[in-house]
Amino acid sequence: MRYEFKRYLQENAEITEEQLKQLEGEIQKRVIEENKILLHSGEVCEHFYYVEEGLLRFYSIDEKGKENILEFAPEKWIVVDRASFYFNEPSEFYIDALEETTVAVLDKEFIDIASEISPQFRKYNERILQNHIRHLQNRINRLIGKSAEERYLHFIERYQDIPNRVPQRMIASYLGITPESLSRIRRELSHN
Amino acid sequence: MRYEFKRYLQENAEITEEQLKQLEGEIQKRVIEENKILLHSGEVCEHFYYVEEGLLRFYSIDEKGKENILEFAPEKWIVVDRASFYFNEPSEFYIDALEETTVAVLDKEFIDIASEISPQFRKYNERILQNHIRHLQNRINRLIGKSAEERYLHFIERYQDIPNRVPQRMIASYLGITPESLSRIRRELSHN
DNA sequence: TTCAATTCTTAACATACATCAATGCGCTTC
DNA sequence: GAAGCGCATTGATGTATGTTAAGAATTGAA
Repeated sequence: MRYEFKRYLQENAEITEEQLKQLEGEIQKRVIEENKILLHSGEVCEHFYYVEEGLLRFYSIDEKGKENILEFAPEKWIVVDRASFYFNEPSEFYIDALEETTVAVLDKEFIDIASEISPQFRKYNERILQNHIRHLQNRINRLIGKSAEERYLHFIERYQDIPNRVPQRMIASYLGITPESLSRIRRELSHN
Repeated sequence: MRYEFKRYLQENAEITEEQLKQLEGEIQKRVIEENKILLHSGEVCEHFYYVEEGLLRFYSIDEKGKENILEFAPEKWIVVDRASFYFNEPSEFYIDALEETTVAVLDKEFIDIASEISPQFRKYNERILQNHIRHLQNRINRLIGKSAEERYLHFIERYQDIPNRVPQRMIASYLGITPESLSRIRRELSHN
């Protein structure tokens, strides 16, 4: 099942066929091979990536070389380092593909034109921004208030398919713990 | 020193004197006494609070009664539970005053009218949204990637005045650790 | 199928952080 | 000035999580 970006736009941003025609040139479709890096730390993030099929990852790498995963982006998600994209600053993050992934690639031009010709798109764009904030806020709340085990249980509840698609060490990274700790947590949970 | 909201708007959102006149009726000024709660969990957050003087706090309370502080808002900051405000959902958070605080209170009406009459305000509003995301994103990155000590050092570096204005247990809460742990971290740092 | 590489698990041990309880300090309030 | 309160500190101890190292399981490529 492919989640076509154009259909997604029609459904979520109420973009008309006609408006789509005007925007068509601004939407690039790309197939990203597994492990390909789309954004390197230090570069300015110039694109939104809408995932039609596959799985992207948004993460940082610290001084010791440890990866810290901020977000997984499966089908129908949009990934972008908004800070870098909006403020034109070098990003401190990476984006790569955990599977072969089909994306729609959007640039500033697209956002500007779409906002111009469609007030609905503008609203849609604000909605996903607000939604993003809600998401980050809740994530912080869990990180400062919940144990690793609780965070893990929440994760598998919320992202049911992700655990089947990524190595467990990446889930550990998302949760902010080591792979060994996650392995122990899982064992203890299975004993009950 | 009082950071007047109107002057702030002129400087940051390029609002003109004339536009201010139109908006004046939508801006409420309030003095909040210390410990007063402005938003309770379960209520819909109907207001933005711009802090002219004083200090607000944005936090949750979990099942065990533990407070988890997501944000301190000193002078010139804006506090709002955007998720609740935008989506009209009951908030899961609280906002209260850690000092007697003078705020400008804004509601949806204000945001709508200001966006209508001033494209600059619209841009300004988007800019603070994007900035908020950058802020949350970096906070998550530190929570999953850094030790409590590193997070503490970052905190006092970034928010130099806050430590003098709030009890240490609240800084501990912001960092996601207990007051006792923070006390020990501070002792060890002072021994070097 | 075999081999190599990666990932997961486990164990032993180390460290970071939490919990509980006691103390003392600085405030307020009477 | 005494009593009470909230807060910070400290110590003893417990628990969660990290580290290191090894082996088992899984995967992928030849």
